[in-house]
Amino acid sequence: MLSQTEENYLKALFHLTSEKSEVGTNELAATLNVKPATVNDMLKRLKEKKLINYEKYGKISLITLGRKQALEVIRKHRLWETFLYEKLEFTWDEVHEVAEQLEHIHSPKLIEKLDKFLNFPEVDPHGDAIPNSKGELKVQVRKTLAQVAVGKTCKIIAVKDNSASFLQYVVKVGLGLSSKIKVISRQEFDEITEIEVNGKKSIVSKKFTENIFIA
Amino acid sequence: MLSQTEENYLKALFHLTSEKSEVGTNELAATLNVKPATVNDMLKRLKEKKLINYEKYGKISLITLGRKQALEVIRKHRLWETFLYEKLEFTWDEVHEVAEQLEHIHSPKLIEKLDKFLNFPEVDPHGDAIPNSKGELKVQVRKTLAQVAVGKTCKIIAVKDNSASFLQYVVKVGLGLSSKIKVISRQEFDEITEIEVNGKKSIVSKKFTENIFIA
DNA sequence: TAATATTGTTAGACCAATCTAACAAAAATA
DNA sequence: TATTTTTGTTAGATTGGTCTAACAATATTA
Repeated sequence: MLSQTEENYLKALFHLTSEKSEVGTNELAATLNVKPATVNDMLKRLKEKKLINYEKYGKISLITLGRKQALEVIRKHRLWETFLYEKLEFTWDEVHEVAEQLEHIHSPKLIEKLDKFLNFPEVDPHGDAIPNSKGELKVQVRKTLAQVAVGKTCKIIAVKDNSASFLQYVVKVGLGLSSKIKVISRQEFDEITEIEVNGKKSIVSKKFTENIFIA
Repeated sequence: MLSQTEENYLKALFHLTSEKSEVGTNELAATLNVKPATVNDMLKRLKEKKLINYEKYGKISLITLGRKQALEVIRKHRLWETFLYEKLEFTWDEVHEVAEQLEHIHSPKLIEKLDKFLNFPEVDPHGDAIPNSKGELKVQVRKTLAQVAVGKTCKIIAVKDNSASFLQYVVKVGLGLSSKIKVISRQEFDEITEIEVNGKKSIVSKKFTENIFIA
């Protein structure tokens, strides 16, 4: 059985490789709040356990078993987030931290029962797809708010960044899951967009709009 | 913050001292599935952290902070058991093992929300009292099936032993929480009791009857 | 291409939690 | 009381996960 630490490395690898396809020791170290040397040691252990491919100075990639384990952890994380949000009335920005702990509970039965209790949800409270029990994950091709033309209205379905600070800002602007957003104007030079949510206007950065997924 | 291991030592100490008031290194080691030497090391650490009183070759006892921490873990354990039993349809004998993991999740908010979600239960699925958020535990003076006179009928309210093997046997005999039991006869010499549950007769040992709490 | 900067690796150390093997104290018993 | 058994302690080793400091490989740029 994998340790919590090992599970966290696999999860981070899964997320980083699925958006960039080239992950380095430094980057991994930064996301795990650990030093590159520590990552290096762990990569050797994960290779030893046949969870990843890795050669000195070469590129890092998950292999079958590692990928499966990563998806299992992500499944658990997202199901717990859904539970916290829907049943225990946690807010959008609070669920992540607790789910980081709950995702490491080992009990296949627990997770299947939880899935059923939640009525087999397809997405978590941030709009991210929940892998099924076979470790299959629906590929989501999603547009961001940055791609919406001026004057158009759209609906928020997910956020890219799950950090509490970002989510709290999102809430402050008046947004929640399924909120409607109208793009009022956009200043290309300043990379700034004016939006309207429930009659409330706000000015947001390019970074912000790139972190909002819309339908 | 305490480690899971430290929490487990405190919990075991709480349980052992509350039924015997004299706990030794060996006994503690046996319940924690660890060697006496390991316990000895840990006792020093717990003393260092001001969680227990302990002198070389002397007796071991929890002090204020340690007791509080132990009760917090027990509270979490029993709330999670209640959740698993009532919401996720786990059986009596399955809840313990998973709760052993869940009890170590750190999040005061989570546990208060869970308590509310479960409608502030007073006892867990084994009939044990759940400590409140201030760490207060109702003292339960409970009679066992061994003390019930021949011919009398009583109601099961809890079990002393929470091991899966015992609970599975309990279920096999036809018992569940709140089941009614009639004591048909008792052989003092053989220390055997004949009981009847829902019309089904069974012969059980003294050990068995001493592990069944009744109203 | 040589110098510099970035990125990755290794060696050696530390801490928590465990072990085994040897030893010491206390309790039970002959 | 002397011997034996039980119980508890210590010393030294191991493992996983981390660190710092030094070094090596690769990439960038003057």
